[in-house]
Amino acid sequence: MALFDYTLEGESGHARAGSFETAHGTAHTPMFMPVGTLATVKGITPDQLHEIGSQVVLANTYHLSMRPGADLIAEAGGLHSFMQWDGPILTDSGGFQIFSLADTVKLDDDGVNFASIYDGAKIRWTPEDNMDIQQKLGADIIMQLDQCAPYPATREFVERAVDLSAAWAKRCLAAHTREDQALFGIVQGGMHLDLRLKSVNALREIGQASAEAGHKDFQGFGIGGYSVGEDHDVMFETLGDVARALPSNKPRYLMGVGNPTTLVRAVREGVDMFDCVLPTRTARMGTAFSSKGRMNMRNAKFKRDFEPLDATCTCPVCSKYSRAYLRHLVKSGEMLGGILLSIHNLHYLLDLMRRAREAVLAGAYEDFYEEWMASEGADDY
RNA sequence: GUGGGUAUAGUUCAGUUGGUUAGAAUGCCAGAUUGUGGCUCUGGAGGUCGUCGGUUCGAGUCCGAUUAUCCACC
Repeated sequence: MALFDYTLEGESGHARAGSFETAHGTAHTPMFMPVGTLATVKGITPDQLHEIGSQVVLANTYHLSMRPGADLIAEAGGLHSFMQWDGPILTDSGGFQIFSLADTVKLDDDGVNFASIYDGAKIRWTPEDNMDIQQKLGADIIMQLDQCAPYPATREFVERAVDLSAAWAKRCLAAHTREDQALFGIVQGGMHLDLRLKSVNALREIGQASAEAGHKDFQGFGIGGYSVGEDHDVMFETLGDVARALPSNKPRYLMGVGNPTTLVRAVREGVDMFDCVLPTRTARMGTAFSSKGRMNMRNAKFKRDFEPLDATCTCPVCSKYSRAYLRHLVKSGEMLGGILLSIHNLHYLLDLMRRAREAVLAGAYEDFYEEWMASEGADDY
């Protein structure tokens, strides 16, 4: 089996279980990927990431290219060596950051001009520039440069983003050379099903034409442009059709989605991979995921609660620390509070996807789904 | 003991020549957070203005007494 070839190991309804090889180990789907934008999952060491069952870890091209710079990371031997994470890494292209962070973005057919949020430096990226940077960073999976339309946006705006993203997808694929890296195309199209399908078809054609010419194909697909402010149910009006329009022999990655119920629902629609800052960001602000829903650990009701965070949880935090102690840490602004809650929240999502995978392999995803939706915490998300 | 200062929200303080419902910061209570510019953001509760008395149409504000506390000097 060649690197990155996706093996479909089981199906249950539309839900899928599969795996693919990277140069840094096998990834099993469905899976959640912890986000480590600046080559670190904030507050968590690589050993701890392993301990809670992390597979792929994310890093961000936009941020790393400006600080400390792609050349420095290449000089360090690449991201794996630099951050001492020996598992798979995925770098987001930074397209999302360009459009969500910068206030002065100028697009043209050939590329994009924007100002660095770090020092205001004027930067220009073509798709080729972006591929060059991501190949220097050396992640196992890299994402095409794309344009993520905001929500709400006019249909015309979204369609232009679809067309531009497709044009850039083609150029990213042509510029992609490293054999030990997989390139994912990204589907755009906002909440319009026809534009989504147009985006999917464009990517499929681009990949096929490239492969027929003896070059690479996309080895997976990101589904971008969701979770940009719309109600959760709006995404599910189109997500299933979009996911299933993608090739069944490639992993499907719903970008930026991380609340537990949405993951369980999206797996049911045929999505394989997720990433999100939600578990770690909310952890730093004092929120914990649990089998009974979200818990705000700052709440006074935990002041004298010496029980573990979640009695059903097997994570290293729940096996040792009490709610009262965690509340104390969070209330005191101690960094250990955010660290411990991050470990717990990541474990929660990693474990949720591990259980989802088992359910698919057992051919019982619908039972798993219904059990989840009926559970105490489901409607809390 | 003498002289002077201070006393307003849990805390540190602001409050005009006396004038509507006495403010801020912080703390407290709660909510938010979705391809990470976030020690962040949004709400809420909380004060018989040390106490007693007086002046005045009206006192956190002026006067007297008293209590507490700080400083200086004996």
